[in-house]
Amino acid sequence: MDDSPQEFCHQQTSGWSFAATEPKTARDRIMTAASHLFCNHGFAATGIDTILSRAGTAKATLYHHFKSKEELIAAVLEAEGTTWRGWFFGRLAETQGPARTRMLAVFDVLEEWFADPGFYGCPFINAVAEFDTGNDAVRKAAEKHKEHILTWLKAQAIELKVPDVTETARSFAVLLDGAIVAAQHTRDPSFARTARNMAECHLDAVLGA
Amino acid sequence: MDDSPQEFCHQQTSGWSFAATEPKTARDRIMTAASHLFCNHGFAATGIDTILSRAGTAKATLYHHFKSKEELIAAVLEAEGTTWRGWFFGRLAETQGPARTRMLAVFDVLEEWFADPGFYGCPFINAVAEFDTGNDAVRKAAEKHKEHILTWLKAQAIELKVPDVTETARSFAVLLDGAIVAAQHTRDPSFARTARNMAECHLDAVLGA
DNA sequence: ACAGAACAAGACAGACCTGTCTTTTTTTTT
DNA sequence: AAAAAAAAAGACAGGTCTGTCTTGTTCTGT
Repeated sequence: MDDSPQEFCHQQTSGWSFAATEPKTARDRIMTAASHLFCNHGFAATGIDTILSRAGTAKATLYHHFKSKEELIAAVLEAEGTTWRGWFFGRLAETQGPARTRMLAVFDVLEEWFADPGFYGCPFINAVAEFDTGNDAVRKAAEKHKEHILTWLKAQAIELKVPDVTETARSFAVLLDGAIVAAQHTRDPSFARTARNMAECHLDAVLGA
Repeated sequence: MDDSPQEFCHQQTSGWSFAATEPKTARDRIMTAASHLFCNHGFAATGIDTILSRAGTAKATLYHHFKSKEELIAAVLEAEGTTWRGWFFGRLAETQGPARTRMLAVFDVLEEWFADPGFYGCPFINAVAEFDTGNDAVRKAAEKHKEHILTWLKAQAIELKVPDVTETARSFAVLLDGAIVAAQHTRDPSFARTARNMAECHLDAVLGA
């Protein structure tokens, strides 16, 4: 993995990563640097000094904008989630066709994400996995992120007139998480297609194809 | 979560956790203490001194048995994997009935695991999530663990005479990972049943029910 | 009983960590 | 242009981390 800042290394991602965002202010530089390092090396493993060095900012600047490392982590997670969902739902909005097509397109977009050389898994899954079992702050942030996704899925499921909207959304969520983890572990993007096949299978079953 | 050693707190798990194993030697005490702390608080977040304090051993003893923290982590992961698979496959072996029943029982056993108050997710998923993107040692350990599971799944799939054994095993693996992550995030064990329904759906589809 | 291994207890070194503070320079706002 | 905010640079404190080493005790196998 490349650790040079994107000013010098134009590794263009498709836009799912906040870390690849163009930073304007010093605060932005801190956020994108922290995002890159947290997501690639882990939260605990990344020290403040490493972030500062990458961002090219002074320590006082960081502690002027964030009162602690914990607050920086929370801000980075929030930004990563927002950027990712913007990209993800944007791609899905481009998809033409009925609700069923749009729902299944989820896994095509997923595969595109997996195939990116900079893919490091889902920051929320990684954060929940790393932090304490009792760390509710991080778990709640992850829950909020997934709630956004579930809301989208439910909207499509309603349009599709599936009998149990919640269960269909939950099923898709399991496939999402499973594909992400499998792809992260094996670096094989085709798990998205495996998940897609099961999603199709599920829709056929509940809609009585 | 309870941090008192199991000598004083008889929180009986079903046997999936190596950390709940009865330690005989000082080495055992170090391993079970480390396992509990690593899995509940994270690998980087757990210091050597914390492990020693919980194990009630001296520092020299730890470094006599393990040449570094990294080696201890590797040993703990290996032990966790072995114990978990022993429990998991043991439960499945108790299942009576045809291969299809046995395959679907995977998700019943999973739900039992999720429902345990001490459930902390899959140590391998958590380790891969926490460590560096480029940490191949941990990723390979996780791969080995999953290979064992895939082998079992493939054996059942062969007995079931599914058309594509590998794809069915991969599908189950995605459902496994997805259910684990969903249950870990929400603390809702019923995601095992959501996964089970999709597994049934997949088998029906490939076997032409 | 005796020799050697295993273990307890803890001091210690050197590195790294988070967070504070000071001083100087740059940028922005009024 | 003057005042105020933001940022750079880095010293510093206090804590924690891993890993080494010493000394003495307990256990174990022969």
